[in-house]
Amino acid sequence: MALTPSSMPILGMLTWRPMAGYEIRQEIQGSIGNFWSESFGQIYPQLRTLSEAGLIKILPGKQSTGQSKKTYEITDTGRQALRDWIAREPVNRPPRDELLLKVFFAPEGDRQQVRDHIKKARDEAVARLRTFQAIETQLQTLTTHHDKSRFWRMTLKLGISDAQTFIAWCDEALAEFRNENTDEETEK
Amino acid sequence: MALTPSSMPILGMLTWRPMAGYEIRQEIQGSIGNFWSESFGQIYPQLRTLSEAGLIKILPGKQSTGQSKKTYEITDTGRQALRDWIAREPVNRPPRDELLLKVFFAPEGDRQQVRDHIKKARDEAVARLRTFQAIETQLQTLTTHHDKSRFWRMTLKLGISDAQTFIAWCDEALAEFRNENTDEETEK
DNA sequence: GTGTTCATGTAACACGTTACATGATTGT
DNA sequence: ACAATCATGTAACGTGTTACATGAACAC
Repeated sequence: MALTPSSMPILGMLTWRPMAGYEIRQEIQGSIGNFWSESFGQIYPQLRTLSEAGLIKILPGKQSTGQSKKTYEITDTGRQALRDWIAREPVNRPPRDELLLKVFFAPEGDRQQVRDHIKKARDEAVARLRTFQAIETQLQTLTTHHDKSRFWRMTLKLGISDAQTFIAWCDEALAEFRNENTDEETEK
Repeated sequence: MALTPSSMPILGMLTWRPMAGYEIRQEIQGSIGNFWSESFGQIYPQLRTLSEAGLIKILPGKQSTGQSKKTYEITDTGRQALRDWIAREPVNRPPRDELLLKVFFAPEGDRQQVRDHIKKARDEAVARLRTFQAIETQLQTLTTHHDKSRFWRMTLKLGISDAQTFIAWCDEALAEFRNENTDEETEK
């Protein structure tokens, strides 16, 4: 298998400290879960690939027999591969937002249900916002302000702003929906 | 082939008027291109599938011989399928933002290059914003305020807010990067 | 000893993009 | 006549998710 974008957060996490696949995933969820996700079906095959490519290696320990916990360590080659990837222009695949698509085509469906979709999305955004703010507070209370937390805070800030923007939009949109039959500038 | 999420914008566009595949794609780009995209490799096979499933049908015209332009029309079954889909909860696949990932792991790479990535993304957002605002103006000048333009405007508004939020974040982030060596609260 | 969480891995599938091949239509 | 754009389609590939199977370690 080849190196996919999925390998980058793996390499990145391993610059923090040696970790096992399971651990890597937890760290991903807890820090960049905001804007990135990895499934096990992606992580484990990639760990093998990265290993074979010499970008990471298994930390020698007691095990190695069959499938017990394996701890991986990043190699110098791996660090360089990560640096190279960071230098390359980010490619982002085209967006696909089902909620907005449903809003857009709301006239063809049940408006009440579209409204409910927005309400639910709003609730989720509120929950997300709270989580982000909690993490932000935690990061701020760290006495040592090293790079890691600095850039982490930057990505968090966008998450927070996005959530706030979205919540505000939901409120506006919900108000529009309420005006449904009030607003009588009828069509054509 | 089965019905994929890709079929929904196709059905949606066909509620506007009968169209050919090529046309559908243009309309998608020009209206929901903001938050959705379709490639031809997706559209043409789906048109066949939708046709076979009876959700759309070819408008009888001169052609039908081989591959010349085919115009499709949505059927009642198709409208119902669209309604049903709108009613279902939107599922959004996990986000993946390479720019943020690069920002997050900036300490492991070349900061200057990450800065450049942000600058470029900012420029693109500014361009996007202008496009959205132009479309918004156009929509507002329409004398008839029917549902279509109303919901369209709603989705546009989120695009605009998102772009503005993102641009503001870029500015903040770029300022942070400038403080790189000015800010002397050193690490650990 | 039983349930939960930790831990690894595979196989089947879904979905979407890219690149390619082909030809019709229209403008100059 | 030539180029550009309109127009349709297929095949190969990349990438990711889900579901499944399996077992170790730990808490109670």
